[in-house]
Amino acid sequence: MAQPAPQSQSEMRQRNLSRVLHALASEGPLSRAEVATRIGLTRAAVSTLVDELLRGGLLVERGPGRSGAVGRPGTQLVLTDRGPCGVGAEIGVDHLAVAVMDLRGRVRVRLGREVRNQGSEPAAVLATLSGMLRAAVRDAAGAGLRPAGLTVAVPGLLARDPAADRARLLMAPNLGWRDTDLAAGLPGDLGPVTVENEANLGALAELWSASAAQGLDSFVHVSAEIGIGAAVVVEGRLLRGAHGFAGELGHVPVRPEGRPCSCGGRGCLEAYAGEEAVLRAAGLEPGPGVRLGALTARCEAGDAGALRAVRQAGTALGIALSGTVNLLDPRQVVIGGSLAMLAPWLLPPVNRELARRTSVAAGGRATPVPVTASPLGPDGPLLGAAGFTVRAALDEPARLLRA
Amino acid sequence: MAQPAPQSQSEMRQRNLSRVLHALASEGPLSRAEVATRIGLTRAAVSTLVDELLRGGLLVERGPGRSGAVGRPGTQLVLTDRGPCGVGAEIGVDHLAVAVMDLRGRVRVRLGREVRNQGSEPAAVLATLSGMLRAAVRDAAGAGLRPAGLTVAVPGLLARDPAADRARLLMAPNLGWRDTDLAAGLPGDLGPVTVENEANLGALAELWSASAAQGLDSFVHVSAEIGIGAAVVVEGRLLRGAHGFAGELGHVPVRPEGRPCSCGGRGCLEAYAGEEAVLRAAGLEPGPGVRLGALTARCEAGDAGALRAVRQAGTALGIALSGTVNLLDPRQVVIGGSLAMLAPWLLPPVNRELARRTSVAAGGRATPVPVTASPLGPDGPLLGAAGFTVRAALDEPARLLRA
DNA sequence: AGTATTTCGTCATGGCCGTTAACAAATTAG
DNA sequence: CTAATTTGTTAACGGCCATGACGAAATACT
Repeated sequence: MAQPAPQSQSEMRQRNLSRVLHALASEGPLSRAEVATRIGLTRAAVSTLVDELLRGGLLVERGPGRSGAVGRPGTQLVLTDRGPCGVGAEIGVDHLAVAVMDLRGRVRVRLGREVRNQGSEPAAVLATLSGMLRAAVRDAAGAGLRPAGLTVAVPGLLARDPAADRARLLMAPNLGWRDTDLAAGLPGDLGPVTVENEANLGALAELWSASAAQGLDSFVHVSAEIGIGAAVVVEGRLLRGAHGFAGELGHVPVRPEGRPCSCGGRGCLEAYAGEEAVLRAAGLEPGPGVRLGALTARCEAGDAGALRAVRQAGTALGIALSGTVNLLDPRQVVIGGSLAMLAPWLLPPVNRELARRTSVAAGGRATPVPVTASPLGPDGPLLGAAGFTVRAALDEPARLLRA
Repeated sequence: MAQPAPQSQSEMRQRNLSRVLHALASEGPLSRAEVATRIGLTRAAVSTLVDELLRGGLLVERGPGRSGAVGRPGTQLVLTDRGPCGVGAEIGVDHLAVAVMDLRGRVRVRLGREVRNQGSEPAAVLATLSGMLRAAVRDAAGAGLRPAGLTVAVPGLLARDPAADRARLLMAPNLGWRDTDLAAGLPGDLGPVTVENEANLGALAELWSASAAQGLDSFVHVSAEIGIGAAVVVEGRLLRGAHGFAGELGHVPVRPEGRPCSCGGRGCLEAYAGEEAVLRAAGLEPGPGVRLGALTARCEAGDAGALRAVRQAGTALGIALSGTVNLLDPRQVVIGGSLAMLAPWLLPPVNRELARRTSVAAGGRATPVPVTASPLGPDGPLLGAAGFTVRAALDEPARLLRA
């Protein structure tokens, strides 16, 4: 019958344990005293928290830290690289991938395989993926890591069902799957299974990798694996929408009475900047294997048709993003996934449209929103999937301590 | 200086006090036992919390509640209607208004005055408003109410300055004001002064009035006092944007190469559905006194030009909202402010565009997002301003108990 | 070299807070 | 009129963090 109601009492303790872990995750090794000042507790309180985490095996002590300053040097604390780990998987149109990440956020095991999943039976693909997962987890076990959960990135729409606590895949147009329970076909002994949209996970990967460095916690992340998706991150939280369908940038109107779109509307961004539309505009016939990578090659070679196609896509994307920026006032726009490869040719027209159309949202400032390409590129979704479990573990240390 | 650091200790207590107040605010009179089950604490704990709130004068006991069920009937608790109150004010283009709201959310005093504020000196307007505020607070004092804070709704952009904890008005195009410190010209003895955009406050009023009834906590609220503003509410929180400029729906592109807009862009929604554009399209010359109300009258009279103008505006609004809905997947779209008066003629074309263009965001469902007119109409910003202080008081009972 | 100073981590004490369990009060069911 | 049920209060208990003091380990000064 689940837990006997979490006492508001111990919740405070749990939150403080979690705050210690997050402090160590984001700011390298710290002493107890440094943690105390970071999170606003006393040294005594932090001592007991750290003791509990050390006993639970989530933290390890290093030798006395390099001092340089006067006073007794503190003993450095770091997250363990041997305890619980996050397992992430990615189901792409033409590949499968698995990654195991430790609590420090480092990828420790990684497997990839080229597979044409388009039109395959879900059960067969999941069986292959399960084999890869088992191999990866075996490798991880050799390094002292035990899985704390599995997160799978898929290119499709998910329905979050609050009753069963796992999400069903509603449809994945590029795979040709619809209404599938992915969790049922995956190993259940790796901890709780989460299925999530790959664009969302890519954005979260960006959030977690960036927030370590700068304090970027509100941005729009654009990717183009399936159609064109935008994940919106506000104050460090992913905006999912009332039904979980937020982020459909691909169907924002950019030429209201323009080309018909597969969705039934007219002039959607996807009809101008979607993978298929861009490839055709560049004179390439979309098909298995012919994807944005091929277009990147032509752009690098200076192919005039390819350059023009990308320029037009950039203009359309810039129009859609202008609306987005006016509406949401994000701190930054990040282009991720395989679109990131096209950034050198895509960004100029995008920036031009944004400069024209967002002066009011900028409050009269001269500088419009910065648009950058994600440094993670196509790795985002996989890293986000593995990181998802790691973050969940840091958020709820209780689960890990009991084990 | 300030407080000697709030102990994580007493924070829990404060949150629980606040949870008791919120339970009573949203679900009428409740007994201690009912509150306990609502917020997940034991009866004993709630008893001590309620005692503290009773002693502080924020709650009052009614007689034993009507039972009907077996067992000893509980004593009904309600928020006081005599203690602290929220003071709200609105600075409009052609009016000033003040409202005093008690903790139960009822408006107890209300003053309004027709004034042409366009182009007036801020100091003069603030002096008039201050007089109205003093009169309203005097009336409220007669009913046993003492102000716990003042919130002012203004039609303009605000810069939130974290250093000074009050916001400056950056610019209010319809008033002709720019870079003004409004708080400095208002009475300081009514508690903390907050200045906020009127569209945001209108959305919050909608949130608070709706959340009492249904559980609507994620929606887009459109209003058209200055340009066209959209406030986005997600999970009960207002999305402000990285620089506080979120919600500029008016400059979302709807005809990318269409009419030039005052912002320097082309084809912005405002150029098609803004007050000025719509009035002109209907053959009315915009000017002092000639506003959307005049247009509503013509529509009611069946004026063909007015109807056509509103229909075209609705189409443009529908295109912009299609993008918004695809991006954010809100549970509902609410048309507020004076646009609400035009709803009978505005909604059909809006719904038509949404139906055409948001099928994917609906996940294939047949029903598109519901679009409704706010029942609050033009009162939204004023009610939101007064409610803002009330909510702040319920969130931080400590401040009120000390007094 | 030796002492003072500074900072770190721990310990004992105390206060606050919510839970548990028991009980009196007030009402309905039979 | 008694049994059952629910409410609200009280006392004992345990958990958690703050406070203050202390030993430990480094640097700074004489």
